[in-house]
Amino acid sequence: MTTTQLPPFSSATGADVRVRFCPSPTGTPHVGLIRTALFNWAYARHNGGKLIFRIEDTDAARDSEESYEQLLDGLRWLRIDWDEGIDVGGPNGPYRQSQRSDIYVDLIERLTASGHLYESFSTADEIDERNAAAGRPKQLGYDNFDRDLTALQRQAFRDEGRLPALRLRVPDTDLSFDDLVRGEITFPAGSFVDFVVVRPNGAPLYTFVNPVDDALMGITHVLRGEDLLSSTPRQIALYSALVEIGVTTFIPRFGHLPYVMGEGNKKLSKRDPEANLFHHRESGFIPEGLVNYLALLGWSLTHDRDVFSIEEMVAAFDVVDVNPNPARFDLKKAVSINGDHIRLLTVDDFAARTLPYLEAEGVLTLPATDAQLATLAEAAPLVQERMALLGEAPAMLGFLFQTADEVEYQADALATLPDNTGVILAAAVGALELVELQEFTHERIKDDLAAALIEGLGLKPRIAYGPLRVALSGRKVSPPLFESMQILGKEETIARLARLSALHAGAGQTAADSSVGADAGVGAGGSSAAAAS
RNA sequence: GGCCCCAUCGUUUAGCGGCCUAGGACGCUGCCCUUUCACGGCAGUAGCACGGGUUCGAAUCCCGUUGGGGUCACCA
Repeated sequence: MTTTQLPPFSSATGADVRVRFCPSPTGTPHVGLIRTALFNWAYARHNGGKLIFRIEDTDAARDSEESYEQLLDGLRWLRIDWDEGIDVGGPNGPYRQSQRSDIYVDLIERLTASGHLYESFSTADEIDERNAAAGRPKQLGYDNFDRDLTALQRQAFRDEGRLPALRLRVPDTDLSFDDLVRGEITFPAGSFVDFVVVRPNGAPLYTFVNPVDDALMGITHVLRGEDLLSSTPRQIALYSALVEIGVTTFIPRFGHLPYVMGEGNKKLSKRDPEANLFHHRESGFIPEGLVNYLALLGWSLTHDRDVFSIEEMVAAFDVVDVNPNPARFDLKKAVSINGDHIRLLTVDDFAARTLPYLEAEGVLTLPATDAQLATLAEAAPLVQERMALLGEAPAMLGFLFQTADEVEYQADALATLPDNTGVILAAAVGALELVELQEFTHERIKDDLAAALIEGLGLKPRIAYGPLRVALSGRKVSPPLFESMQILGKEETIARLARLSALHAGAGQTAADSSVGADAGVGAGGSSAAAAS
């Protein structure tokens, strides 16, 4: 089989590299789409080249302004910036295809005049019928029927009131290209047919505007999803036509990035919450963590480390190193990576980043008061290393911003209380009441509580401190106990111990046997709390 | 169905002919640390889909098989 003489592919390297990100604004940003943006961005930055951001809004029925805004929001959140395009402008604007109609009309005329585009009157039904009649498999699609229609025949169709679509005449030869991530790929002649580029109403399709804009904008490297792989020969054919009429001088290099998969063996669906970029932001991913994980979907920095900064990625990224096989989005691993990045934050930065999450859950007032901010600053170091998602902050820190009577006891926490909870709480209160206000520090609290509970009552730390934790936070798990007490202060700490003590006493009398009741009684007697029920 | 892509532990990834009795990470299991939970540390679990070649030597190269995926729109 012959191979047509193709125009040259781009030879750009370094600062000449021009890549683009060109989503259509439909729905919420998908993590796979963002991964594509990230790889394009990293490739541009690594080479010192340019990233062009263009919006492909040629489908009025599906495109939305809201989705457009979300795209910008998402990219900015992840700190993916661009050099030309939306908002920043550039020499090849406008960068929304819905505003480029004049450009397309002109090119359609020129390509038609040069014979690359021709009028096609065939309807889908007619194509099927002809295929059936010819014993040609219907899946083969269009049969290039209208290629050589005479002027007379075309006029006859027009006289019937029919309007033609415009198709591109593709070469009847094999078409090959060297994919940046997959290597040499050849499509045999006949596996791609003359395709529609302009609707009968004159509106150009994606098949036309995408390569045309890439050509006009000087794109040298097209890095996109694997789903576009099989349309590449058609696009190369269009490029050839554009070169012939002088619109550009080269064909870009192509690199087809692997899919991002969901559960099972299917592409991560747009409906799946894991696909939604903002779902992850809401749950508490930080940009550093999510970018790191997204980069791992098909690429790796080195053999022994997978936590890295975005700067490290840029320094090392090359699209030829991208793994061609599909990657599954593994939320657990993503969360783990995010936790590593959270730990890498300075304490102040960490505290500041939890703020929106605490405000959103009503843990803090909006805006937060100075006192709340001070408490947060004190507590941040205690929880930073035990959080993987910022969204865990409200549950983890909430009790520090409540008063004793607002603490809600979790059922599973209550269930852990031992029979002698009353004794423990009473002893704790007894010990803490003796501590001077200005000496109410976690070291002192630890020493005194250990003396009273571990040595005094002969309890194991696990048994002794469990009830205190529940009293303070209402939970089984909390930030370090003594430090939490220090933050809450003496009065508040004792009030909480007393409240649980009273509650436990009440519960013991109504529902438990006499031994529990006795223990609880001691606890109640050791405190001065009144409000229990 | 035609065409195209893909194939290393459960997942992700290192490996681009000898460094591999295959390395890291997540997950899982056990132990240590410890005021809970985490974090951290240590140990363990588990993989080159199959069959032919090429080669002194193959996870790495070639062919085939099988399995998965994509694409065949007047959507993008």
